[in-house]
Amino acid sequence: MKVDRIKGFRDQYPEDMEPRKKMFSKAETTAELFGFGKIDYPSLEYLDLYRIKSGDELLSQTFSFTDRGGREVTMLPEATPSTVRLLTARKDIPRPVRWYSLPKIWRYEEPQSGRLREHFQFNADIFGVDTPEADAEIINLAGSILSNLGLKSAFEIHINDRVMMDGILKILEIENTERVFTIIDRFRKTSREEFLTLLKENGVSGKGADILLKIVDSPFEIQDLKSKISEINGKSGVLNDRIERLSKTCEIVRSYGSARIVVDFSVIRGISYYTGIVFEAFDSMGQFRSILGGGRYDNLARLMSNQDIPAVGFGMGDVVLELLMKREQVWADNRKESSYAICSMGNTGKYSTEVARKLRENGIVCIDELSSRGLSQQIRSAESQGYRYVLIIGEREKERGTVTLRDLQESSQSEKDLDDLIRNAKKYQEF
RNA sequence: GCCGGGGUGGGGUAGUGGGCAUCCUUGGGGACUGUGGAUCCCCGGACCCGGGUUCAAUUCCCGGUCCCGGCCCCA
Repeated sequence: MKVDRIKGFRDQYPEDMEPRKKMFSKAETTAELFGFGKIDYPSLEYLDLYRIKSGDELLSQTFSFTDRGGREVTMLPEATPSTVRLLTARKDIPRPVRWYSLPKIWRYEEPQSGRLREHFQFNADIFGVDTPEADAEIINLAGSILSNLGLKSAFEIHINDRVMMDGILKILEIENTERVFTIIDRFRKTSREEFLTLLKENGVSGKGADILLKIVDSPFEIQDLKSKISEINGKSGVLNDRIERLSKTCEIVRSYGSARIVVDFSVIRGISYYTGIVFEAFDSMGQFRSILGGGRYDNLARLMSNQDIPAVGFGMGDVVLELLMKREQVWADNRKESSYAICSMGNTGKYSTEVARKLRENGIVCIDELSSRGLSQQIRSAESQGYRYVLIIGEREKERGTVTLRDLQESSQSEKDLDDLIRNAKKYQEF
C-alpha cells in the first residue's frame, strides 16, 4: 500500500501556511483595493475547454481522466479558460469587469526549481476595455501586490508587444513567425552564436538575424524604444502606433510607481493567445524563472462563445514567489511573536479562563495551559513553541485581578492590569 | 517524456561486505511545585523499495521509486 505523498505535490504545515496565508491575503487585499471582485470555479473542467486554443502539448501535460459517466475531464491546468467561461455565460455584467481568483492548478510535468505538479495561482483580469490604461492597470495591480509583499526593489516588469513583434518580423521579411517567436522566447537560454544559427536555419537573413540579436539582447528603458528600432521602423513609421501605445502604458506604470518597468523584446510568452502587450515579472537578480506573466488576449472570448470581449490579465504562481520571498527574508511566521501563552498555577483555573476569554474577545491570540505542569515546564513549553510572551497567573494575580507578563525575548517581567495589557497588545489582524 | 546528482530516526550526521548502527537535535515521560527558559534521569525513533552477486549486503551491481537540479514545455 502506498500512503506517501504523491510526487510533485506538497504538504503544508502551520509554519508553511502562516507566511503563505499572508502572501495570499496581501494579494487579495490589494486586488480588492483596485476594485477587483473575487470569483471561483470548479477544479475539474471538460478537457474540451482546453482543446479550443491549445495543442496536444498542453493536453499531454494535464491530469486528465474519464469519469464514471464517460466524460473526458481534467484538473484545471490554467485559470483563464474558466474565467472566460464565467464571463461569457453572463451577458448582463457591466463592463469593464475586474475579476481575480486564486485556484489551485495542476500540470503533469517533471518537478524542478520553481515548478511543481500542484500549485496555487493568483489570477486577475480586466474584460471589456482595449486601452493602454487597462494594460497599465493590470500591471500596476501586479506590481502593487509584489510591492506590498515587501519585494519593491526585488523585481522588475519586462514588457513587450506581440503586435509590434509581428510587425518587426514582417519588415525583416521573416515568414516562419511562430518558429522564430519560439527561438526568441528561448533567447535567454541560448548562446548568441546558437541564436543566430537557429534564426538563419529558419529562413532569417543574416542582416535580419543581426538586427534581432541587437534588439533582443538586453532590456531597455521605454524612452529608448524609438531609437532602438529606428533602423526597422525607418521612414515609413509603420510601427509608430504600437510604439505610442506601449509608451503610454509604460508611462502610466512608471507614474503610478509600483514597479520598475523595462522593455524586453525577448518576452514572447510561448505560442499562446496573446494579441497585444505581454509582460513578465523577474526577480532583479535573475535567479529564478518568472514570478508572474500575462498580457492582452482579445480573441479568446470569440473562440469560446462568439462574443468579442477584449481582455488583459496575468497569472502568478505561489512557487517562485515563495522562493523569492524566502530569499528576500519576508517569508516569516510572526504570529507567535505577538501572541500570549498563559501559564497558570494553583487554584486559579477559573480566573485564567476568564483572562483567556477577555483576550480573545479583544482579538488577542492566546493559548491556555491545558495540562497541570509546574511553572518551569509551562514556560519551557511556551518558549519551545515559539511564543514570545508568557502570562503568569497564580494566586497573587487572581487576588489582585492582574497578570504577570514575561517577555521571553527581553527576559523582562512586570505585573499588568488586564485592561492595560489588552490596550497595548497586538490584535490578530495586525500581524 | 529525457538527462545529471543524491536517499542512514522528525531534522542534521558518523560508519561498515560480518555482532539489526555513532553523535547532536527534536519529540514523549519524570524529578522539579512562583520564573529551573536551567540542570539531571528515563524512553521512543532510521540504513527508500525490489532483484542480483556473496556463506553474509545498510555497504557492491542492476532496476524502480522519491528528492534536488536541468532539458522539453510553459497553457
